[in-house]
Amino acid sequence: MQLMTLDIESFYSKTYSLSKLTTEEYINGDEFEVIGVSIKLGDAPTTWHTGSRLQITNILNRYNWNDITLVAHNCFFDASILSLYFGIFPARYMDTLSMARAVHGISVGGSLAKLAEHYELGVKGTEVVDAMGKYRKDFTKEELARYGEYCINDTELTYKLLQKLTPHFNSTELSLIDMTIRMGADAKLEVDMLLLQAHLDYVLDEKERLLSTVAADKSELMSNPKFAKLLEDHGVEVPMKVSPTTGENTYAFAKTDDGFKALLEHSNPTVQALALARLGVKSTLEETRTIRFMNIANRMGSLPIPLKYYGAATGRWAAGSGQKVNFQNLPRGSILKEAIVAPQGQVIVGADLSNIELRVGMWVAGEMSALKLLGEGGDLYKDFASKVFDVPYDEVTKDQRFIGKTSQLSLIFGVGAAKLRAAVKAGSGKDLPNAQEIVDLYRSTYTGVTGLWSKCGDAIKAMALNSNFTFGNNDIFAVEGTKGIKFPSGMYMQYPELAHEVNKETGERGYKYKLRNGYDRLYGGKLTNNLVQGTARCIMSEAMVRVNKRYPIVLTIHDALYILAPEDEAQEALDFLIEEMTKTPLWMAGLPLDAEGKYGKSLAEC
DNA sequence: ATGCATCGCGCG
DNA sequence: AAAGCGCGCGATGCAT
Repeated sequence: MQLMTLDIESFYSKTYSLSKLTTEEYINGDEFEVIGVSIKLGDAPTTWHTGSRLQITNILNRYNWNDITLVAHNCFFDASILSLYFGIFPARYMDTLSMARAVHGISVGGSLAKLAEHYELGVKGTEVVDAMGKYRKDFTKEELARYGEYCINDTELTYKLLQKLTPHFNSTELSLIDMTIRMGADAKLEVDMLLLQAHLDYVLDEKERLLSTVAADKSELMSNPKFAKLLEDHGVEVPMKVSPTTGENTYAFAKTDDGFKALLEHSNPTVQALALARLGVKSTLEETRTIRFMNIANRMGSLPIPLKYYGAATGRWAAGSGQKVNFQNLPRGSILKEAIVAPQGQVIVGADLSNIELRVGMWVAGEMSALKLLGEGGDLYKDFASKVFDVPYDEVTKDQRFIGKTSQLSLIFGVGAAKLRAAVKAGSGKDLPNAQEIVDLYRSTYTGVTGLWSKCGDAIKAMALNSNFTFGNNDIFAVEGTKGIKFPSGMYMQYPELAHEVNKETGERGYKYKLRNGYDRLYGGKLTNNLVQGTARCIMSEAMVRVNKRYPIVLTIHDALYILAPEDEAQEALDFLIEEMTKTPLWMAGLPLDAEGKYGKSLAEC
């Protein structure tokens, strides 16, 4: 396989740029033009190529792309141009932006300029500033040559950056980057346009209908102050709450706020109608997402899935930022999921890892009896419910099991009584006055979990003091001072600027670390959550690499994986998917895994 | 006009 | 403080 580092320069203007448009909109748009491309094969000198679309196509077609690993900075962009504009699909993708994000988190910045500075690779040029609003024909010969020098320099910097970053990655992680870029740049899924059109009509009609039931216009329902005024006019006391962010008094208008829910059951039917209309009119997800899907499919016929490798600090994937469509939060039961379909002759096969965070958490905490029960196919939700309600395991009712489930999924991360009570109320409508007793019972039952919190507290201290320390079942986590905590993947959970702090006003002590915007606190329960999430991600990602050898992965949603398979091979593919997803990693011996899956024509069917 | 903070909400 | 956590997008309201 040949390594090709590449950088493509394309037309942009103040309004036509990647900061205004999604990558797909930009490349498929009417103003798109490739001005030139620089190419570096292996460690040979970089060459610059400019010319018409046909001329550049001819140059690119000289290469045997089946034998090329493509490297670029923000490879999603260059790879998308190659696929959408030139119909070229390299054998493998590498991306220095993805790599840098995983290695440096938020602390260096993702731009080539920042990274080049950090690694002292050289200076990124500024010629591109003069290219604003200029098509190829608008450049003089000298300007084009200078642009070429700039482009060559970027490619050289990218190649040097690759050398710096590669040592941080094992082959699994490199494969994950390849898969992630492929999901975005090599679109395989399609949409059911008729279904989307019908859905859009329905959503718009429904909004009209809701508006017609009230004597108010859209803006009065959408705006908080205007909606408050509307309520006052009807003699309703406006529900208020204290903002957890600012500590200020604010409107309790969220659909889960008790004050708002009371409006839906208000004695005055007009008030009920206003609250209901606000809910319906405020929700824009279905409408905007349907329109976007239709526009994308109209432009390109298929549906790319842009995701961000190592988007979360825990290593989980995130939605491709700036791509405007988040495929990781499509509403359950939405037509949107029905409208995402496999191409002719194929099916989507999907599976998800059953209560993976609970299993991983219990394993890390060394809760052997819980693991034993899980391994025998037992139900930990029922098990805890039987302790809470002091009833035999087999006599646990559905309602009791729900409380057991809510407890198991949250208390492991340090959730307190108030939030447990709220979660049970939200999920079942039932009040849980004895929530504190349940929390206490949990903490005295699972002493491995409370022990893990304590160890996590030690780990935080070790990071802040820049010392080394291993902990967790089988010493799975290695604290390496300020570098962070090493996952089994070899990647790190990082807490930039982690420091102990005493609040001058309240006297509270604790640790805090830097986020993208502002700071957050770090404590045992929270670190437990981060590590469990990151470890679950490691398990899933090892499965992804194995699965991808046989079937293309089209989407991952944390604990769920979706692949494409030939129609007549659907069941075989599902069996294979589940078999691979439930293989216990070598580094987590004794962890019982389980997965459930389905296949069908659309995402909704699996 | 444009950017930023906040809130709300969708998923896991 | 034995404190659930991780994301991104859209809309609003306010500041520039």
